[in-house]
Amino acid sequence: MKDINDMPGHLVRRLQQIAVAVFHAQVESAGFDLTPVQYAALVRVRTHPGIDQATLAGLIAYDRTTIAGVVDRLVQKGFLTREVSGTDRRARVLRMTETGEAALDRIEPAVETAQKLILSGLDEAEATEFMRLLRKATDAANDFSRAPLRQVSGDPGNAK
Amino acid sequence: MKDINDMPGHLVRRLQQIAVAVFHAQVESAGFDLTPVQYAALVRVRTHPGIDQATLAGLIAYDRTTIAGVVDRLVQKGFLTREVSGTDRRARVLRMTETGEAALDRIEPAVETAQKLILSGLDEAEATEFMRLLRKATDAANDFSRAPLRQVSGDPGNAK
DNA sequence: TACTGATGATCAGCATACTGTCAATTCGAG
DNA sequence: CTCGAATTGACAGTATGCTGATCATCAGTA
Repeated sequence: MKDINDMPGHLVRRLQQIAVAVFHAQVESAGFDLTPVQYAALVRVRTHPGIDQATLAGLIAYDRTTIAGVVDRLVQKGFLTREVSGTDRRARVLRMTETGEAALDRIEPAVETAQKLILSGLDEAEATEFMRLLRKATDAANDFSRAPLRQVSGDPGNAK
Repeated sequence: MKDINDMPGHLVRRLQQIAVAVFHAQVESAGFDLTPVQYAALVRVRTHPGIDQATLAGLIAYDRTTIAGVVDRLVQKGFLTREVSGTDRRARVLRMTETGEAALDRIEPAVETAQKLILSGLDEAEATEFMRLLRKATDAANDFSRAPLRQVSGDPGNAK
């Protein structure tokens, strides 16, 4: 390993940096100002209405602390509501607003475009293989980070 | 694309998150407190003594603004020196200190280990292919980010 | 030489992400 | 049922990374 350009860590960071830039550009041209994390959180709250912050963090593999700030900003934008759970007063229950639903519908095409652009250097077969390897690598190393992916029991998660 | 887990952007972020965590753990167990960016900067300053901050930023594909803070912390740790260039008074010239050299030598094995751990879910052939695709994708999308990789003229860069 | 555009560095500001710590609350073992 | 462990959310602190702006300096040209 003579060079940092031969290191997976460095290249992965590079691609992630590119992915964020592309995401921003696409979403902005759709008329919205939403970060990748905010988008992931929105999508998950829509599929899991009434989810609490800690469970949401596990589903998208983010740290609890980070999610608090993300949710703050989504509430501020009027895309989410957050209220104390009736069954567990520690937990804050998250739900999408009408505004959030509408925004997500309009943002989704931009996000699709962004995903294609990120791998625009690869042909279709390469992209498929790349995704398979990405999934395999992240699955195997899931517990190396403080914020591992945690499936909810009964949740299909990554299954097709 | 039914799910965020099928999106390259999401998976790349995940792997990057894992890579940073693994890097931290390994470097810490070697007795140092250095981030991936700081490491990349150190390596590049060693191979390019007397480099200025903007060129350094281009070589490791970071934003100029980000590098300023990184260099600040490396100077504070005593790993780098920063002084005004004699030929261009706008530029700050960077050089490694003895301390920095010594630290880098001791950190390198930990970084090697980290790189292996990041792809520990893949066998050797898969890892090689994954790296090839990573490089291809990042090369193609290089200019999508504000901080593209910029080779110095006459610099071998990524060549073997 | 004076002007213009490009470049290097810095600053303010925003949004991740992490560690570590804490308080409030819930839950399970005895 | 009670007490200790676990969980949820929050806060402080640090380090990336980005955008947009400003300032000093340099280089090429009229």
